[in-house]
Amino acid sequence: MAKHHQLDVPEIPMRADLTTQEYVYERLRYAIMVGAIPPGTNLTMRGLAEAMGLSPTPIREAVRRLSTEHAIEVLQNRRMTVPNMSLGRFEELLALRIALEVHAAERSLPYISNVIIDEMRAVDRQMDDALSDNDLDQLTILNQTFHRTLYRANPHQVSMPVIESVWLQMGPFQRQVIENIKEYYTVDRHKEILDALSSRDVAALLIATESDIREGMSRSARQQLTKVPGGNQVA
Amino acid sequence: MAKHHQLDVPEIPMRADLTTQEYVYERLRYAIMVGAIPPGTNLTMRGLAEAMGLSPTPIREAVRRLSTEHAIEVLQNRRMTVPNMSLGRFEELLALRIALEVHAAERSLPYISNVIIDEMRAVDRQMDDALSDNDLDQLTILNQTFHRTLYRANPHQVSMPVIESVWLQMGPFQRQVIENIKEYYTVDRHKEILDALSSRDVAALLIATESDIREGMSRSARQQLTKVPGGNQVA
DNA sequence: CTTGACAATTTGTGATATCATTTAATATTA
DNA sequence: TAATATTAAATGATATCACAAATTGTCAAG
Repeated sequence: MAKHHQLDVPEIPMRADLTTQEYVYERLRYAIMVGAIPPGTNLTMRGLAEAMGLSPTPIREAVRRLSTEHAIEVLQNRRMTVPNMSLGRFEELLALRIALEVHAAERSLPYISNVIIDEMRAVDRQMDDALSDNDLDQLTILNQTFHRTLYRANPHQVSMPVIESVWLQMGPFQRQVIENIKEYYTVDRHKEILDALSSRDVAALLIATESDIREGMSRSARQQLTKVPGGNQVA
Repeated sequence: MAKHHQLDVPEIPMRADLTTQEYVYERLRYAIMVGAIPPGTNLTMRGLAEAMGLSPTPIREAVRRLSTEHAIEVLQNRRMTVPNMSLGRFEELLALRIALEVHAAERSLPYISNVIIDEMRAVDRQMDDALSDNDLDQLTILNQTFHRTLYRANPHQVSMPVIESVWLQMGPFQRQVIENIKEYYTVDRHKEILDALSSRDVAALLIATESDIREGMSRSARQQLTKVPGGNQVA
């Protein structure tokens, strides 16, 4: 006898070095990021536990972590959902993402080596492949890997976790944006970022970073959100 | 028979609307913020549970949340500490804090009303009182309240949680800085912030915000850190 | 006095049980 | 039929239990 409508959380490979709680965290994070748990979905601890075949204990811990990152919203009734996007929240997240990533890029530049640039080029090539294969989930992940490789060049990294949190909050939405492949591909500014890194040109790097983020998300996303001015509220 | 050296986590008032887990989170957060759990302290789940007279379950959930905010570091052996500060990390945190708060202040300005300015003035006056009473914990909290009141004027707030996380990471250190009362008081730029808000002067607001943060933390903190170039590593 | 092996203890982790609260379902009444 | 009261089921929260891994303490050998 099936539950109301059993939640499907995409499986990810279980590594031996992960505790169950960490595995659940990674799995839920991935599910939210690629939009497998659409905003507004009603989540329960026990439902998630059942969906993954685990006890509620590690589920709770993972969910608590995600709620701290605002990837899961805990309502007053103690019910939980993936937060809905509104135009206002989207614009704030976009502005915050730009501020953070421009900042992180600038502070990484002094630590950039050719090794890192080559790594980023390799990731960029993988993105072309993922695009050919039409693998949108992979494209999302690789796009993040591209940026992450840059920001982590800074050895005293403290902004990366914050940026990851913002990515996660925009995640379910970004996925929808990426589905508009042609437009997404057109506005990809990775080449400009790589060129700016090669020439160690701060100003160009900041402009390219901001453009990549803004143009990558702005157009189709805002178009989608402005359709319903108040946002996608569920009632 | 007493444990090795029983951990003392300052009590905070238990409100009826808090779950045990939330109470533990608030209490640990406060303890870290005011430096009651000095960096490097070896923490255990069961030790914390015993120190608060609770079962390990809610402790674990709260600790997981704090580790996600990087207020508690989970080591590879699954041992836990409050992270030590190093000069490199400190400078990254300071730069991130400035980037974030300048950003948040700018995006709050359009929503600033006289009511909010008056609120901030009131908090500033309370800080004078706390200073007279030599209540440094209260001074730390009020300083945060001052800034929080500004940033939360923006109704679609998304940067506040991020800023809180950075505060928490600098917390144990900021506290040591504030103990240098005279110097701290001298560099307080709250009046400039209030003036900039009253005149709706963006440029002045950003300058005042950056100055308040940088001067408030920079001098004595860096002095302290440069003493031990590698940071306060425990061995 | 130092080093290394081994036992005892402590600890993190995850599952389970219990209880209060909330939600859903059913029955009852207007 | 619609609204409300009543009952049943599901859920979140916390404590406890069981187990494996890690740590600490002890002691003998060098």
